[in-house]
Amino acid sequence: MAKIKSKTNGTKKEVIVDAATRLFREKGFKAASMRDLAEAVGVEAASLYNHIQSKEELLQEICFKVANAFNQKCDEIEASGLANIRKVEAILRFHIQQMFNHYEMVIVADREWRHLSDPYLSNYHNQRRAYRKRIAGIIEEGISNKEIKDVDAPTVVLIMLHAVNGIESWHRSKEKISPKQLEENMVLIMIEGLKA
Amino acid sequence: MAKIKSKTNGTKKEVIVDAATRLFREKGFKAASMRDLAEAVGVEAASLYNHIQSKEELLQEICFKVANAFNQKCDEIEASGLANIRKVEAILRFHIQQMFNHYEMVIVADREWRHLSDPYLSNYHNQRRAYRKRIAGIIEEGISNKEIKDVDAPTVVLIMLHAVNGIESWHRSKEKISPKQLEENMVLIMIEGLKA
DNA sequence: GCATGCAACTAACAGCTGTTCGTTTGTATA
DNA sequence: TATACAAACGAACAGCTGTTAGTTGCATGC
Repeated sequence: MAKIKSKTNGTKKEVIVDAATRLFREKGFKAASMRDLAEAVGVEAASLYNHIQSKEELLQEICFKVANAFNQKCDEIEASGLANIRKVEAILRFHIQQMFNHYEMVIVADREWRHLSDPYLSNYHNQRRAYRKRIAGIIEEGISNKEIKDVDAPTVVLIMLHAVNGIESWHRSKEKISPKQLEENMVLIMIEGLKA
Repeated sequence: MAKIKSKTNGTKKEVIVDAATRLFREKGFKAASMRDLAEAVGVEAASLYNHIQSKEELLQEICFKVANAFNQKCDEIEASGLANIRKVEAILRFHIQQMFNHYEMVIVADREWRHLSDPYLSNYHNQRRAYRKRIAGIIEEGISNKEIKDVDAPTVVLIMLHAVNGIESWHRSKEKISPKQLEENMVLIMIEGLKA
């Protein structure tokens, strides 16, 4: 009987979610089977259900962990006294860092959330929309302050949020520049182009 | 016996590929079943196999159609006498336009190509890498010409190619600015930020 | 009117899917 | 040593998967 190795600071469920994250990123949610996951964890498929309720619960766990992290950081940045352009920069930097440190989670949430079912699906979808509107709001304020060039704010949001997904390719590339260099390059390209 | 409606200028296979494109974009390749596809086409699942060889062939068709379009346009732009920064702009504009006119195809290729199997998988993967290197090459030439700011060229490529994926959200959003406006905004933000 | 062939059908396949069941095992506590 | 409980197991489920086989219907060319 192979036991699930639960690291010193993690329940067995967390071990499963971690493995699922890796697997979903690699194969996609639909293509990754519970038997694949069980093998990755070192256990029979049926045994997983002592720790989780369903396959979808794993996806929920991943998606909302990511969503919460971004929402929380956004609260923090919005409450800061920074200039709007600096707020946008801070959000961009956080996205970049999340893509460095937890990219599998972030990618899975971004790519697979459509496989959630209601009410989680609409919940996630709404949060996503709201998050984008928040950022667009900050940008619009920056535009009326003349900090930011007169551009369409929702377009900027689209560009920024999707651009950071490119970091996935960086993870798999061979000639990697350093994370710090990549961050500075991205900020340079995307934020400098915004300044009024 | 419901017959597949083949439009005046299209084989029945093309009708199937079109429907598959829509379905794969909506549900993902794995989650979209051949019975779903058959229903969309108005026929029984088995009947599809009079026109196609396999489910994967449909994905191949989509992926390589997209890849060819981009490679071809890239040839054309590279052969033009434009300044490097203008070449980059032209490529960006083409990507934007493709995302307007054929976004389902482009999105499916970008998102589902991993479900190809060899040799198509490695073929596609190689083409993808080569394409990015070509663009990075143009940018690097622009940098040594002092047309373009001194930035990491592969990073610019990542940003550009992923940023345009944001247009998918535009397609589904309600308050749409016009395609031309969106294109000009994107070019403004991403190309202006590059100029030396 | 008859043959040809395309393209549709129904039925079935073997294999995989997520999940449940009842049972057994191992470990910690008393 | 006995008890209790968490967590593993193998077997099985009903349903879906892509795909094949064999058959039937319809339009076309002779």
